[in-house]
Amino acid sequence: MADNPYLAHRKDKKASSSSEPLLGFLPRKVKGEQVRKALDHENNPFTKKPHTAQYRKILEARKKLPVFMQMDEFLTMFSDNQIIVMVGETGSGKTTQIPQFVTFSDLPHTKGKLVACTQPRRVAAMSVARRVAEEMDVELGREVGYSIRFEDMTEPGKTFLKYMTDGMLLREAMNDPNLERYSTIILDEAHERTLATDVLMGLLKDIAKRRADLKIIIMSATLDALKFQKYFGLTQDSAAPLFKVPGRTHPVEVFYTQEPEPDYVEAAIRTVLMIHRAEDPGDILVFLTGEEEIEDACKKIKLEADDLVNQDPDSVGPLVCIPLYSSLPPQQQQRIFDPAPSAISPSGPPGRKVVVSTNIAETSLTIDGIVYVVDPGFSKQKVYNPRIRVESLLVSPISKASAQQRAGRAGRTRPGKCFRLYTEKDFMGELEEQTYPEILRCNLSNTVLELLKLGIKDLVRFDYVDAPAPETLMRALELLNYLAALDDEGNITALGRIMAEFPLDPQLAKMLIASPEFKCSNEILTITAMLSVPNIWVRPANARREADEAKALLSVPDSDHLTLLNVYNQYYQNKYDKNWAWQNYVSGRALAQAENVRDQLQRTMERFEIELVSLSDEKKLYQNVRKALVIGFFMQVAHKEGEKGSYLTVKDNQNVALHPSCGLDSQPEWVLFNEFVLTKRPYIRTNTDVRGEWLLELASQYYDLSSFPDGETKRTLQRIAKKRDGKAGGVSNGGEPASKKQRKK
DNA sequence: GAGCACTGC
Repeated sequence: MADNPYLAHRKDKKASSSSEPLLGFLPRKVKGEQVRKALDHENNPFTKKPHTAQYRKILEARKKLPVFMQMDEFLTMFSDNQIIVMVGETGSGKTTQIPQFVTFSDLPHTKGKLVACTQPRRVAAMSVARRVAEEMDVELGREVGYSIRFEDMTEPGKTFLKYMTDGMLLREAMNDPNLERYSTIILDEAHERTLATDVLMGLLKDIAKRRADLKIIIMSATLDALKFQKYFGLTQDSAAPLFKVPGRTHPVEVFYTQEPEPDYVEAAIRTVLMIHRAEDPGDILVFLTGEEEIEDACKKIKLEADDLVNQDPDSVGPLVCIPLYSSLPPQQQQRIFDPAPSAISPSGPPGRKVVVSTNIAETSLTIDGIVYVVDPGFSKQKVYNPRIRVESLLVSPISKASAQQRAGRAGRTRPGKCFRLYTEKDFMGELEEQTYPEILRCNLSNTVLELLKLGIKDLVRFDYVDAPAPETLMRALELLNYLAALDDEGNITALGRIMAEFPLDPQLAKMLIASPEFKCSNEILTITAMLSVPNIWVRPANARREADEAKALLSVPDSDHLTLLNVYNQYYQNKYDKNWAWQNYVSGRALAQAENVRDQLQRTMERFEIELVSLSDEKKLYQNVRKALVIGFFMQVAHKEGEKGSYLTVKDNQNVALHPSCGLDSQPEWVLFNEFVLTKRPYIRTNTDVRGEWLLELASQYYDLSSFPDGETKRTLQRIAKKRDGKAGGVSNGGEPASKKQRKK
């Protein structure tokens, strides 16, 4: 080694210059001047290697970021406080720079700790980590890494700056309730108020009291900072300090309509065509609420734009209209990055690109070159009704914050315009300031189990940023108690602790853990994975009949759940072939995801020594799968009332119908469902024929008939119970009566 | 005879 002239040279250099770049750095007492000197140093302070030319080039650009100018102010605040709230608008560079500043001050590598920065989305965690590794002149996955589900790009003992999804940090907290590995935790995009961010905020506030050495930074883009400041204040009257950085975007001029628009889709189409005729070149982004609306609008825009071009080719250029929503295959999503069409003739008017998108373009996807935004002011939002335990999507007015975010999409490359299809008066007076946080809008059974596993005992009095409705918490506790994840005092049970380790809804976790008792854990594992990914059925508008025929061939007559198992098994037998998927009108992407989820769940099962077994008798196996479903989903059963395909959910007495996508070839008396969806009517989706006696036998606590409301369901169950009790030796699980087997179509 | 805002583990 000593013969290496390069090393010798470096050694000499080191001796002659200021030697160690971090010399004199006192953890958490570091000054801006010191950091700037270290950044300009010849050697990388963390790898000791000389900085590359690329590093210097990037550094020069970083120095121009707004946040860079305020490094001294930030470092002083970081030294003096345990918790900081930071507001940085788009383009401030907060996500890439602040974690680096923190690293230089905190020096986590000297104490075997890490700095974490959370993101609500996986792509963001990955791409920001990659960028920061470049900026710090290190290899991604070494000093700087990321951690997301299915991919841990970090090196234990080496990585000291880690970007991760908020959900991933929450998972870690379940087995390390003080998050001891971290010296500083940065929650980015806190204004988005994802479920995981909200839970983490509550958790971190609590941990901060126990761990004086832990520093916390809450980063947010909008002006709801005061709420966070107050929440994280040390006492009732004090607030956490605010660090504020201006953004760097172009101005966006906002226009409102004079009168409210009765039909926002029609108004949006009209506005797009108006822009196309009258405004300077530049692409348009239109926000609508869902797939159908978007596809429909795209067709109409295309038709009308073609008309305009035909009428007046000298003044109207060509226009392409591109739909954008999450269920679109990635290849088609990529089309939004295609350049606008060129002019028809060299001297003709230039072309224009229009992207018609859901909210996905508000946060998740950024399209450069957008100059005009058309904002009708609506989006689909999840709402939860705890009374009937149903989550549904409702087209609702957006918040002011959301409208601001949408407008900002027009100013990324140059000054832009935003056309709001509502009045200024409505904007000022009718729109909420912020979008309702997710924790107030959804079923919390998963979250409640997580909180209990995290050691929070009193869920009602837990210090939430926004407390969920007590009824929502009660519903969650009730479900968890029926599933035996909680005892009657509300304490988490041993079973509940294992359930919480699975990245699944409690019903699925319970079913999976219990499945070895029914000797079908291989099958339940597959079904659980299939239920954890988006819809696997592909039904192109131009091949509906073919798709339905293909689905019929894959269907198992008495269970949609078994159909999912069948699809996965055939996919497996065809060696995970995407072509097989394509030919059978199932989504190869969803199947590949299911495969991934299945592997992850299997590893968790192995960790808890949950056996993977299958009965060899196929008929018995399938029956046992249907019984195992009852172990998790006994609260999601409907009973047929009358002959018209009308069902009533047990106990809740909601009128429901089998969803049209249901593959059952009859209308069984008892149906277990995976999902209750409220669209044009209440439907139950992904259904399995089950038997009344199984309910009484396998879920006797819930099917305690004294707790049942009067009605046909109760009377039927009473008859079954009577028959059962009349028999010597109790329940028979033997063959079904022949009459029930008769199918009608 | 209909859907699928968007994320995340």
